[in-house]
Amino acid sequence: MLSLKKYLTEGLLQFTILLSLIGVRVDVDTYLTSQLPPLREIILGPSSAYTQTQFHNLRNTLDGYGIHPKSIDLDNYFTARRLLSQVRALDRFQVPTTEVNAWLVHRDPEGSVSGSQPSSGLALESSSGLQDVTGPDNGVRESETEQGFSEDLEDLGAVAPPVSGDLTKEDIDLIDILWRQDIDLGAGREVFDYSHRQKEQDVDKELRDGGEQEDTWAGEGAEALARSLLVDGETGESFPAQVPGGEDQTALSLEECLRLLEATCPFGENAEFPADISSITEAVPSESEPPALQNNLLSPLLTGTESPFDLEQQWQDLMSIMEMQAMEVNTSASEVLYSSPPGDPLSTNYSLAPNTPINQNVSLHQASLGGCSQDFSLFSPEVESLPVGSSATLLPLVPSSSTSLNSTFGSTNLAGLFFPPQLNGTANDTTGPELPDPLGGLLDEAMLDEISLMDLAIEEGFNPVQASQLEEEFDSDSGLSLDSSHSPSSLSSSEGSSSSSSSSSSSSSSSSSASSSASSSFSEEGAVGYSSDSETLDLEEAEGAVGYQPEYSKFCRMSYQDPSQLSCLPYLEHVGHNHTYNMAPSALDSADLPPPSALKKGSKEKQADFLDKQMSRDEHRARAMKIPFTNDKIINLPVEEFNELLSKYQLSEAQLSLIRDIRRRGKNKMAAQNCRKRKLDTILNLERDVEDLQRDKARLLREKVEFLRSLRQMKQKVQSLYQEVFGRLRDENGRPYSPSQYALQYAGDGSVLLIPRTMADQQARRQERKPKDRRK
DNA sequence: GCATTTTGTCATACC
DNA sequence: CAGGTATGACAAAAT
Repeated sequence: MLSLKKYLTEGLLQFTILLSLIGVRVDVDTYLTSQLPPLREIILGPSSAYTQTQFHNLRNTLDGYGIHPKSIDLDNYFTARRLLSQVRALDRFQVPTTEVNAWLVHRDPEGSVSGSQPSSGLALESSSGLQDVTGPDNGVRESETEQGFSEDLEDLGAVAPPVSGDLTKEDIDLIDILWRQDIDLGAGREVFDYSHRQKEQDVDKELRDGGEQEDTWAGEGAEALARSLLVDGETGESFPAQVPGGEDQTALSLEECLRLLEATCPFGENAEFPADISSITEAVPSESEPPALQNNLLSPLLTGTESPFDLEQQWQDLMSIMEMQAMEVNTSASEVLYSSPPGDPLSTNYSLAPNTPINQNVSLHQASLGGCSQDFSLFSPEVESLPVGSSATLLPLVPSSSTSLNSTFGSTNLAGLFFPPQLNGTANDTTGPELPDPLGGLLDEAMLDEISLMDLAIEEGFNPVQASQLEEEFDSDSGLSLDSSHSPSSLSSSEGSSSSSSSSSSSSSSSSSASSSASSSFSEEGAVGYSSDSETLDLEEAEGAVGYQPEYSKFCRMSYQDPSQLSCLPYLEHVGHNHTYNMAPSALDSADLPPPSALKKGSKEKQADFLDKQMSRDEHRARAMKIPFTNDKIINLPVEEFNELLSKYQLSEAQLSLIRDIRRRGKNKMAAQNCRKRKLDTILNLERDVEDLQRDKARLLREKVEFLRSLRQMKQKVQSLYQEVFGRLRDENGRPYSPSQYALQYAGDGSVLLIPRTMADQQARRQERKPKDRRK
């Protein structure tokens, strides 16, 4: 069993990741909804239902990105979500080839497999230099992600090798099913968690019988997956298809799988999705890009991160990365971004991102650098200085003080006239080494922002579309597990009914044995209108309803002193199936309880033991004080009924006091639980808000870059027009005006005047002062 | 046995 | 005012 689990988590899921990497849609959600109870039990082990730990783990990992409201392992959770979202991003074909390549590149130096697997055809010819860049000082979260993936890839390598298929079809199917089940159980997440998996491995190692051959298993599983998922590639769905063929397909090599996948999967723009570096290089020139430039672009990417990146290249990288992002969001947006005509002086001058294919290139580049954040952290100084270079190229005439003919005349003035004066002012006044050009400054800022944006984007596996989808899923999730919606108002309202929404939704979604049996007695109990939580407590209530017996109190006292003794009471076994207060049962209920069979399997003593331990202190106290009704009633009954109940019995002062304490504590307990859930919910909502804001920021930045680009184009055009007009002007003697002495100026009414340069300078200075003051 | 997380409880404020 | 909820703080229990 355990070894099976190991194989599932290690091999199959990793292969799934691999498939995702190459674009096969692996819809985990499909598997999430389909539950295969026995297998779950196999994987989790029969005792999983009895320990809170696993229960929490289950909840946390159930769907790969779910989270138990009470388990605020946010870091893990976010990491897992990030990873999963990235994987999901892959399955939607929106994955930039970069990432795929990046991971594969990372893979190589780790020693092993993918690099040494020619058949996989996935290993890029990553140089060791590339690997170095993947170094330690990543951004915090990026490094997490990267490492997570690289680690996964490390294991992925173990899956990659083409397998010598010995397994029967049944085996494969079983593995397939188990694998799905594993995903159901959240292994998808755990697999990503390297340490976790490592731990698991350690445990499993002890129990493994050792006879099995892991690689074969994993490989077979991978194959099975590949085959089943091939079908998915056609349909776009990822449910594991029944393997139509027989052993022939079992022998399907990974390479063949990949080829098939390439053939079957609609890659859209990336139809020529490169399975290896050669295909990349082949694919790239096929686009509109001139081969020479391609080579230029590619060579540094492929050969590694040789330090001397020239500014151009960085600029290209940056732009293409941004384009990549834009493509992720909206292909049309990217088109707009790079809609500049081929002959556009801008793009030629600055080697701005060429029209299309650079995406792949830069993707590759990015990949080889092992993450954007690193790229930029590494080269940030250059990036900062980049605008200088670009602006210098952009406006070679910037130093206005010099009237040298070298600088194209008038451009400065024109810029000053054409652009807001403060911009020109910065250009003129701070002509120093820093930011001679206003646009440069803007661009600089933009790029720095963009850099951080890149970090964010990468760190979040950012893709607005995916993010929104993820958001939806997330919403539904939180709706399930957390009994509150986003808005505080609805939140409070839902909780007003004593956590009814949470428990009801959860119990309805995952009806467990407990709740089913509970509901019947619940109806008998007639605890009308009191929260659905109480239905899980019914057994205790039933017990209470039966009446209170002296002998019982004895036992209870015993059990209170020594809980273990309770276990030997046969009729108590089923009693107090859930002695905890409201929330706990609901949580248990909603959690992935193993199928009823598992519960039955569990030894009854164990169960009683467990249940006894589950008894709260107040319950023990209540029994000790011979309180004739259940804590459940004490706590959950409405005041009137509660008082009625109290009046029915002759209770001592101590008993009454205890009852009131129990009620108070019970209420407070629920309140605390609600409070915590709410807190967690708030955090999650905030996180979502942050994501939204990050998306907005990214979008705005892209727009900004876009605007700047068009601005630059216009500037360029105006400049050329200016030159043309100015060059044609002749004075009374038929001689051209000296650009050092005259300048063209636009008047407010649209007319153009030729004025002496001194005047123009003065005007420009005058105009630039105002906005500067306004700035301050 | 320790560190961390979860859960229960209390005190208090507020409704 | 009583009853209930919300929440910070603390400690016990669980992991």
